[in-house]
Amino acid sequence: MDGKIVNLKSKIEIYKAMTDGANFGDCPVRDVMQSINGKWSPLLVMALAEKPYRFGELRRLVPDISQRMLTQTLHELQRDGYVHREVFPTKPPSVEYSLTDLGRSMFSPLHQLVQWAERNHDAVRDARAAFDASSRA
Amino acid sequence: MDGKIVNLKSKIEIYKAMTDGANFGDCPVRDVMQSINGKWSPLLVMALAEKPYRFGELRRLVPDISQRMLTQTLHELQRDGYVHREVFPTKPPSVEYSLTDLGRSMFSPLHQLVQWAERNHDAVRDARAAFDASSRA
DNA sequence: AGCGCTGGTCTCTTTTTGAGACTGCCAACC
DNA sequence: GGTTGGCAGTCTCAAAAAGAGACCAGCGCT
Repeated sequence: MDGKIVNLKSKIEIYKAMTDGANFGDCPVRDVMQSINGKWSPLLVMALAEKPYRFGELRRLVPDISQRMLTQTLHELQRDGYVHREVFPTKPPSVEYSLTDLGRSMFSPLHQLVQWAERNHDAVRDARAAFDASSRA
Repeated sequence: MDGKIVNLKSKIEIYKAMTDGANFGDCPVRDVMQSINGKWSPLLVMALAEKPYRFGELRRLVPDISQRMLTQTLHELQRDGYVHREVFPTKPPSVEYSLTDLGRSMFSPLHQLVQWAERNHDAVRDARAAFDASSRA
């Protein structure tokens, strides 16, 4: 069941660059990962992958995000090129957020991770319960 | 170039569960994602996917993590069942951290995301530069 | 006239993170 | 035999990030 992780050496080199911060001065992978890895970023990307949403729709869709963090996360996603922001000059102006091509291309790997999480959340919950039980003992 | 994301409705349902916090009371995917999504968690999982490491080795491998966060993140990863912690009662006791089967099974999707980040960091950097330039204007 | 909706910003408080000193034990060095 | 250093952490305090919720202007509805 182990030994399945072979041929990683080369791939690990990627993360070595993450690791060794002072390397080239830009640490690309870690930089990009940070922007994906926010608390709300993956959730918003997943939501926008379905279809474009407006600000208030997202707010209602994700009830436990604060407006502050919604604004800020969308702004970061826009800055990094994942999300397109378009203002419609309707009577009360509305703003629509949608994924760019870059954002859509990120969706597949992100989606795989989400699927993994969905398949394995029982295992994680069990591990957590077992750990807590044994540390209380 | 768009319209490539089809048939997501069902998959999005997964994240809907994330979204609608008060649904079943447990929001499984979001819960698991949070534990994967920490600032240091993916980095440590990637490192440990290569081979087991000891505390101090990880510390040197990731120079810009504080001991505090290294301890804490490893503890969380252990609690959630991704990482196994083994103490060797040598003269100065040493502690080895390694991935569990669960941790190894998470490696593949995580790795794909890291690969995506590696392939697209130029695009992200460019988008960021363009955005910053246009917002300064 | 008052309410609610639009997409935000501003301020205040709480939580999380980071930096770094400190622990106890033992081994090697001078 | 006193100092130094590595081991795996913990503890404290300061800085950064996140959450809660008030507030803004403008328009429509009643």
